[in-house]
Amino acid sequence: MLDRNNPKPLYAQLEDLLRTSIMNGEWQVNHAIPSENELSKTYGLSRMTVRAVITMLVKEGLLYRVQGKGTFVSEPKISTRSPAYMGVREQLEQMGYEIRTRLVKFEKIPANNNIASALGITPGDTVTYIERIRYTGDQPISLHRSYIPVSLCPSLEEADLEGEQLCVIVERQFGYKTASVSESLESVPANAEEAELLQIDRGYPLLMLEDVNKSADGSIFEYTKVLFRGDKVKLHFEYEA
Amino acid sequence: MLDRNNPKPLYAQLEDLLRTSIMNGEWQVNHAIPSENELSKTYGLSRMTVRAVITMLVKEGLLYRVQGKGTFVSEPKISTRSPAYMGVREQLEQMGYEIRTRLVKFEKIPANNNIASALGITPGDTVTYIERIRYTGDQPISLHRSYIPVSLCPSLEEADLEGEQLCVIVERQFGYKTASVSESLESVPANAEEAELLQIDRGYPLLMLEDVNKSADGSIFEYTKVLFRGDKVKLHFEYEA
DNA sequence: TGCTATAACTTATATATACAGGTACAGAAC
DNA sequence: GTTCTGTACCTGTATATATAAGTTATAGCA
Repeated sequence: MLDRNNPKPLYAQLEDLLRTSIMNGEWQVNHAIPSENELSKTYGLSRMTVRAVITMLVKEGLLYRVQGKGTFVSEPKISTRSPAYMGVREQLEQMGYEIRTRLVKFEKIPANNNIASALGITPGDTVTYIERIRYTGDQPISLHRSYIPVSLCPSLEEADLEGEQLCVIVERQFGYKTASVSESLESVPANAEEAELLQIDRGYPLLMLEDVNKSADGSIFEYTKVLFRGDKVKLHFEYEA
Repeated sequence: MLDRNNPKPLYAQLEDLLRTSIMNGEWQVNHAIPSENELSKTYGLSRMTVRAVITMLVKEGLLYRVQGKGTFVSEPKISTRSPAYMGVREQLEQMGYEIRTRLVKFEKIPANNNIASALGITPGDTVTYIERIRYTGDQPISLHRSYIPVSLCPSLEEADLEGEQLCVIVERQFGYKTASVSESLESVPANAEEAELLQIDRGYPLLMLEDVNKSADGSIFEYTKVLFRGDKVKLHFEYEA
């Protein structure tokens, strides 16, 4: 259940519990979940804490409240993968059937004009360049090229870049959390280097996704170009008009 | 200030006050707003109530918190073109610098498996097939292939398909208005026919956008495949995390 | 000068409590 | 039978309080 010695705050632990209960279908759609008082008794928390957790899940759209009646499980969203809530990159990472990452390059380089303009820095400023390839099985599906300003993340560690998401590492080490994303998509032919890395022919269609991540204070802390093999990847969007 | 006799709850009143303070620029971007304790003193509310209000504004992205330092005003949001509010097609049509449309085909055909499954009808059912090419100047940029079930739009007129948007015509004639959209994007090589129509080489990268439009009552009234020339088109998204 | 300890602030987490307002239902009153 | 009323339970609003943890400036010591 809940572990008060766990450094993870109780509300976050409860959030996970409720979230999995919803996801696993333990609580039926449009049926009431246990009341705030019941939950607070069950888990030994105050009602306020329970309520705070439920409020978060309500904001996310997983639950809805009806005064005097209770709290209910929402209809499953059409779009869990709505781009309004998740970057295209996260979307793809969730699709993942046993996705494996290989780190190809990790180095500090001076930013060229293109990179500098994307990151809002001066050309020549040092950035950390990270190149990775994603595989499903032994087939490469995408090539990731990330640029992170050294001025914002000076001592970025190479460790775990194959096992952890870059944004997770950046948030943990430097506190930068994505508040807004600017993405662009286009179709480009593979050049020689890309073709070799992705094991396809030169000129083959790639889906290029550019991703600029901003934190709440407006700092641009990551610029990533992802090249997807056109034959392997299809992006999907769902939204209301 | 706050009116305790107002039926509007105090937290909602405070929310409005803070929101206008942010919007009017009374608090500068990336500067700290008064601390939770200050606000609670100023407005005669408990810190918890103030905190609840700030939490909402943080969730909305208007403010961000830094533990130990304070609560700050976020950079103003950029996203007008959030895909949550506008389909990719509309987005591209807005980009338009003197876009011209040429109608290539307009005919009734039986739906194949692919089309039928996208439209939720039976293979063999008749659909209206519309093929158009978009140009900027005399350069083709995209090839549009639309399928509309005859069962929903029996007497669709050919008129004005070069001058008006298809969805506008469908809404006027049959009352179907897009309530939700399902879109997918991938990168594909041009086949011989597409290459000729778009005046490019065979195998050249195209950005394929598939668009399924649903009305509020759940009717799928349009399925469109758009092929964009990879060298001419770049899609852009902006959104909050 | 340079370092550390500390005080004073901030947000983060968690509890206990109170009452208001809406819903549902059983049972009394009509 | 129908309507009213009370009760029990739900979420909604609001307060007071306590402790933890992160940040910053400063006073004071080496």
